[in-house]
Amino acid sequence: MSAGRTARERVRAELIREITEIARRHLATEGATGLSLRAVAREMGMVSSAIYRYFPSRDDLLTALIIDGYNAVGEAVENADAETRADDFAGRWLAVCRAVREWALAHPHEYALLHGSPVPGYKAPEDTVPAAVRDTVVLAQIVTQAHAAGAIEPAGAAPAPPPSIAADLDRARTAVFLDVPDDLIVRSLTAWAGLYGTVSFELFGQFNNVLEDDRAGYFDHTMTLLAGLIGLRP
Amino acid sequence: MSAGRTARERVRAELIREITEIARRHLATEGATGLSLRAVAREMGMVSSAIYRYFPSRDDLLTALIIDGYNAVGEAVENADAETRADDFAGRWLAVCRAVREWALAHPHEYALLHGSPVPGYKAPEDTVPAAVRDTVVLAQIVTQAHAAGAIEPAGAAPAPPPSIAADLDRARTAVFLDVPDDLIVRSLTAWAGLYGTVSFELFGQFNNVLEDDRAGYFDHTMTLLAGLIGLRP
DNA sequence: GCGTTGTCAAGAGCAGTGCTCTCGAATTGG
DNA sequence: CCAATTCGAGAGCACTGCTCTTGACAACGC
Repeated sequence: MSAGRTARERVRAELIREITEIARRHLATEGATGLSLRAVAREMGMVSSAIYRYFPSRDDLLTALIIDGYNAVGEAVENADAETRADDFAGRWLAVCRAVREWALAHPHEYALLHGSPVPGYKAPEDTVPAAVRDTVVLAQIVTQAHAAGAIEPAGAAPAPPPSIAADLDRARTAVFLDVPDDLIVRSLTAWAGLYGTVSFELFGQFNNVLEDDRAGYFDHTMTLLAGLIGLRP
Repeated sequence: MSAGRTARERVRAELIREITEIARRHLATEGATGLSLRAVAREMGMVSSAIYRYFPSRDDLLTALIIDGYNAVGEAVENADAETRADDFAGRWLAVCRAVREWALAHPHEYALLHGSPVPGYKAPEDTVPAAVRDTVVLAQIVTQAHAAGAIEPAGAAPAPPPSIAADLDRARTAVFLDVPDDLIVRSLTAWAGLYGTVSFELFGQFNNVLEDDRAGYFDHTMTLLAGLIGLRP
């Protein structure tokens, strides 16, 4: 982004940045419902109504934070993927899974904002989409490259996906899963849902009183199982 | 529960019932954050402070609704399981999965309350646990009986669970997974997380712009894949 | 250089929330 | 019948998101 031309524009951009920064800190400590415009304004030495010059409503502030969150986890995932040997596809999958889990544990409230209950009358605007799919794009790259390299175990006796979702899968294929067969796309999405289901279970307390000793070890092991579901050779 | 002896106790129980009923209706239409004690009181022709005679705080009302929700989905799952031939283990698994998804689609806000973001300063009291595990118990029964009947596909080349979680798995085994080997317990939990991950993805909008045509068909197919992960023969 | 125009912070105010406290009335158990 | 308990009502506190008006300031065109 180019530096704002006029002084007004520059100070405006700086204030927006400062607001989101304070709001993100409040979000991290109080959670989404505890985020209050008045509290943010108070911390900035502003009066509450002034905030509305920069964010027309509380939901707009939340949208900004959601986009930030998607970008943060997307970046973590991209870095984890880039730091693994490109031809170690199973290793890249595990690294990506760990990155998601670690980011979620470090930012539980932001994770809840992204993958928990939707905010009440809130509908995600279209401009969250590019940020929201960064992590999925990385998964698709791993699978696509593994498939191209012939590193995917052939599917077992699993039935073929029903023809009723062929159009959906075509769309996914042209978007990110280039040349990947239907069956492999579905297996990847299933493993993907398994990853987020596992992280959500751990974060939202479903594993309490069940898994207590070594959740990281359990997580690694189940993600390896899901790698097997995709067909990634270890 | 025995009928209250005195008239006071009877009317009190009835009022508690009525409050939770109205609150559940508000929850279904407005969502958790839109549930207001004052609105419930207003609809009952009461003054807001009177509600506090029956629920000491808003969180206590939510707790009651959470328990109700867990019982509702637990009952749906138990019924779906009971209506399938007992020796059709893969069929029972699929029926259970469908029951969870259909209940979630029919009661999205209540599902979000159970499996979405935890309510802000809210910590689930211990007395939610028995209701919360009803569905898991059904899964464990299916797997346990399938294992006892020799209807479980032997594990492939998957690695064994790490010894660091052996104690956790022992606890799960004595609780619900009687005589089930470690490996199978972990595969079941992974499939379980995959089920809820898939339902949450669909409900919370992660599948928007991706899966549009036949989500039920996609769901059935991925649940069949997860049945294969557990090792349930079709 | 000087108005005009648009932007801004501030304040007051509205409608709503969870929750507490007090007070008088009703119901209960002895 | 009377004391103890329980209850609904009302007022009130501190807080929220949001709107509207007012007066000051900066940017731009002439």
